[in-house]
Amino acid sequence: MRKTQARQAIVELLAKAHRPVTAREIVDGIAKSRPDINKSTVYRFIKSLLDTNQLVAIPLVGKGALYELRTDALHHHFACEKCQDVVCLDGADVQLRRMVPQGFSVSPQHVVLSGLCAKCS
Amino acid sequence: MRKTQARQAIVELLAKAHRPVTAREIVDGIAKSRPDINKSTVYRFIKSLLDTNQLVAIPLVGKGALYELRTDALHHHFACEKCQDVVCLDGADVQLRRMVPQGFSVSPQHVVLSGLCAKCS
DNA sequence: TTAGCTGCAAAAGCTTTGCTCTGTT
DNA sequence: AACAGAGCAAAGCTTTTGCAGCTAA
Repeated sequence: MRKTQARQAIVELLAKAHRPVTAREIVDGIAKSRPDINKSTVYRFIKSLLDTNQLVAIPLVGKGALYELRTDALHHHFACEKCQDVVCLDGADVQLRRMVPQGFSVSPQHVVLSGLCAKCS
Repeated sequence: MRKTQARQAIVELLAKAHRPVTAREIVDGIAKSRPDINKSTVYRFIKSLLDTNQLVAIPLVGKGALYELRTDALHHHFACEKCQDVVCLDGADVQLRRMVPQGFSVSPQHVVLSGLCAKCS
């Protein structure tokens, strides 16, 4: 995989976001900061990152998926329905695994809960 | 909300599915059994059911969301990746709500975990 | 009767793809 | 020099919308 200007810009945007972002946010963000980079290139690279497991896709209702660079620890997210903010749920994976009966094993997967955050409640 | 032929057909399809289905499956299913019902009507009714909380949306990666009619009790599911069996996770909702920080409220939503069941582990 | 629904067709997203040219290695 | 990658434009899909005509209540 070659290290091109476009790819560096996209990875940088993902890293600087510090939160999961939509495909649209990536495309728009790049379009704004680097108008010379085509959206096809962005979409192609997102797909490429997903195929190589460097990007994690977090399914959301209504607005496609959120993406974030893969980190070591599996963590889950909470999306506020009012302010649209997305926060990480620390320790949630342990609790998630407690939800299944004895003997069951849970595959690594991202779960996104939604509702109202403390500020919006 | 009026009880029309189109709406009855759509609700019937959802009820008979006995599993969460994609928007596409609904649209295609209706198109096949009731070619006289327009897809706009289907989409509009899906949105209407969602707005009135009669339909539960289950976000999925890659292929949009899955929908199922809301039942009395909010329950979650576990899908075995090997034997394809789907079981209800009793009490899972309580644990799900423990996953969020103080002050956060979780909206009623359907979570599907996957992995291996006790038999297949 | 009449407001809510529906069909139709067109528009509006968002994402993908074919092709050619460019920039990395 | 090779060839993966990028740009551009057009196509492809799913979903939404405007509007005129229906139909359930």
